[in-house]
Amino acid sequence: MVERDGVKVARRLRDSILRLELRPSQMLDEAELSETLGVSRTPIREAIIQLIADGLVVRDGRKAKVAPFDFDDMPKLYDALLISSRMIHRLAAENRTRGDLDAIERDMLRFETATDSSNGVERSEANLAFHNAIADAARNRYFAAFYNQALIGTIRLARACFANTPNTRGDDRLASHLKETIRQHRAIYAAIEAQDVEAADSLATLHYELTKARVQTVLFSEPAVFSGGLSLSLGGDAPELS
Amino acid sequence: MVERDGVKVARRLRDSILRLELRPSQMLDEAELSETLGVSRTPIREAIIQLIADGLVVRDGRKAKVAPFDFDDMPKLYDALLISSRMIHRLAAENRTRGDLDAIERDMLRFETATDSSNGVERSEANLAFHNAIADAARNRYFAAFYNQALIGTIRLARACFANTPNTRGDDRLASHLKETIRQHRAIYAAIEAQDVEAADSLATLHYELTKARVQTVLFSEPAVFSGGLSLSLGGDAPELS
DNA sequence: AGCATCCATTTTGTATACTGAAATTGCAAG
DNA sequence: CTTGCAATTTCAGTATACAAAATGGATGCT
Repeated sequence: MVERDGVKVARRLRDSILRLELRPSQMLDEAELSETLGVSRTPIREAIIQLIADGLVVRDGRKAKVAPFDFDDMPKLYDALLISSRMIHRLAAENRTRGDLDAIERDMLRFETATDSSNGVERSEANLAFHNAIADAARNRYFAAFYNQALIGTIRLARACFANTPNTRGDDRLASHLKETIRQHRAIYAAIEAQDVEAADSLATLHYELTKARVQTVLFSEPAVFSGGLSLSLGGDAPELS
Repeated sequence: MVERDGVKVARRLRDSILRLELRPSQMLDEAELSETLGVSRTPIREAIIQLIADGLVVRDGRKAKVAPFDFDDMPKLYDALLISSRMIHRLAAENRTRGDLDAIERDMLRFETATDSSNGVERSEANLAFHNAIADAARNRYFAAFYNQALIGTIRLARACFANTPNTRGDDRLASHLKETIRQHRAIYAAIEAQDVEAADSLATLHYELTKARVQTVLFSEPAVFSGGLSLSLGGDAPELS
């Protein structure tokens, strides 16, 4: 055994939570997970403890459940993302090595490749890898941990927002968003390579605003898929929602 | 049983590590801890996983050991402390409630009381409680986690620096340091009460500089207890150090 | 009929036993 | 005397069994 089962289980559970296969507020039954993942309860429990430390799972009395989305917490999460992102990008620009740049570029290209496919999960994971590569380049585990917490939180939120959006609708908007994202990623890479601290800071802020605005749009502006049916039926019979 | 043993064990171990009863790099033997603390290995293992997440314990291959002091990490730790402290104090000044102020004041007075006794550990714990009360008032768990990590790290470092300093020597310097610390605590409390964000920020910076300078003094400037003997003997026979 | 209480079932928390891997020690051979 | 290999021992990792607690349902009483 080269790696503990608990670590593997924690990764699988973390992926499941980020992919929303395990949904927010869903109770985690140790016996059930034990059977599903083919290990005993001990590694499951250890994985849950790790996930609690990561903030992805919370205790609800004696049971454990997937951390719910707390809308009161959202502005705090974005505050944390902005500050941690700016700090990470400043530090990365200052401290990056050649090896860091290679790693960042590799994940950047991985994201750009994933853009072509309609695989949203792979795209999101490549995006996370890109930003984590930058965090590594910052060479400060305290800031990196802070940034990672905020990043994980916002990514889970974003995925929840777009999970039910069909890929066929809004493809134009998605394509233009991805194009702008790629443009910003390249600019960030260039600033870090050039060790331009102030530019990296500004670009981090811009990137924050881009991702935040995208979620904002979905949550507050888009009429969602019901809108047509609802508006047509407002003056008539009760709408058929099923 | 109202609380899981794992949580109690984690607290006891964390206290032991912060008090340096468990010394940096010391191997943690599960069977030994199990016997010492009177619980089975299971809660011990769960506690260790939590402490790894907190950064107080690290894995060394298969075994777990108390996180060593990494001197390369020190400037990064202090960077994290400065930024997180400033952010926490700004947020606390903005968001504090009456209840927060009461809690902060209570811990502030607890520290001042502990100042009279020569109990360094109680003083340090009251100090930690005071700063954590401020972190609570900031009402942002992401920043609070970041701040707490940095705070724990610097406090452990500080205790390590002063653990071998006898109380009888340097009492004057200690007294003046405590006096200044109390002065700054009161100023911080006042700024947070007045919701003066900029003042809270500046005071956080000053407090950071105070604590950093104190450790700096011990590590780099003080000739320590051997200095007399060494300097006297440099030109003569080998010094008698025992 | 509604509420309360008790019992049963489910599930978490803890202990212990077993397994497998790694490290150390001892023995043998060069 | 040194080096390498093998065997034993120790300790982490996992599983399973057992205990305690909470929840839900059913029954009885008001």
